[in-house]
Amino acid sequence: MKIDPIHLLKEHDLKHTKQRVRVLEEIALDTAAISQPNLEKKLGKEIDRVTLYRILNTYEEKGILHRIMDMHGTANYAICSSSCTEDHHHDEHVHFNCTNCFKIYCLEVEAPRIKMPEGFTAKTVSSIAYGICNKCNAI
Amino acid sequence: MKIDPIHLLKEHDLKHTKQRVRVLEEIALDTAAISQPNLEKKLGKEIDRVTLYRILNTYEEKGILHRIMDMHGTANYAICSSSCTEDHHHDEHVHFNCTNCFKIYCLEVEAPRIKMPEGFTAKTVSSIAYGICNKCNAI
DNA sequence: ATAGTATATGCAATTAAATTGCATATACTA
DNA sequence: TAGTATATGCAATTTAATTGCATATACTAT
Repeated sequence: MKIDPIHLLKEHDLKHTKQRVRVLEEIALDTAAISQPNLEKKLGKEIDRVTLYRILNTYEEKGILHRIMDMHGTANYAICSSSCTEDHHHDEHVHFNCTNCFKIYCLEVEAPRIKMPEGFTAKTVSSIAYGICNKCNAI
Repeated sequence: MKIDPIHLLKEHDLKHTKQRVRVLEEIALDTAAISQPNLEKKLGKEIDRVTLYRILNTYEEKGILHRIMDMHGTANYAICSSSCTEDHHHDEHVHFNCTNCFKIYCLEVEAPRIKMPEGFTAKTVSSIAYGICNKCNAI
């Protein structure tokens, strides 16, 4: 994922601080989503725990990151496709959670249309597939 | 959901205790899944917090309950369809999380088949639809 | 029915995660 | 470059989850 942190921040009316840039850089390193605990482990020395929470929250609100909850209820973060806005996250693709390496991938597969029962109206659908990712399958 | 706690416990080689029965009864009260915090609120006086954790865990392991993580990473529990076993949970239906009343329903809709990218092999798919449930729509 | 055994429960203590308030530091505006 | 708004880090607090252990309870075999 090629991103320009500084530009991205400006675009969303966020002040440019070294912590915010750092978080974006770290998340952009991998195409897979990164978990909150993992981020904390990597950045814990550089960025205060509380600050990290706050940065992740504002990013999520602003539509810069989207959050994927894994099967353990842990938050994972990935950079939103450019079309995300504060109002609507375009994260309706399928996510893939590898049960071997535990990484979460954003697949380029649209979330499936699901027929709702009478009376239920769905606004968004989040699908997570669990299995073995391409890297782990290759081993 | 009509269940027979005592029979269910015996079936899974679990000792019959009043706490375990109580938990099953409480969960069976509603067709919707119930959240861990909610269960705790309802049973907190009767059952120790720690015991509740343990009971829910063993039920999940044994395939008596299945756990649905909502968008906040909170665990929600619903009674498994009878065909669940320790090895395999048949919870591959779609779940519906009402954004108004926050209840989670197990829909009688099978999880959609999703075409995986090259190299990825999916074992299970979990889909959660967010929107307004039938009861809230009726108001 | 009962004694013996295995395991479930409740309590206390611990560990881990998340939140809040506030003083200071830093980025942006004029 | 000074003034202002807000982000950061630290301390303290709140909330959630886990562990160890003594006691209580359910099941087994007699």
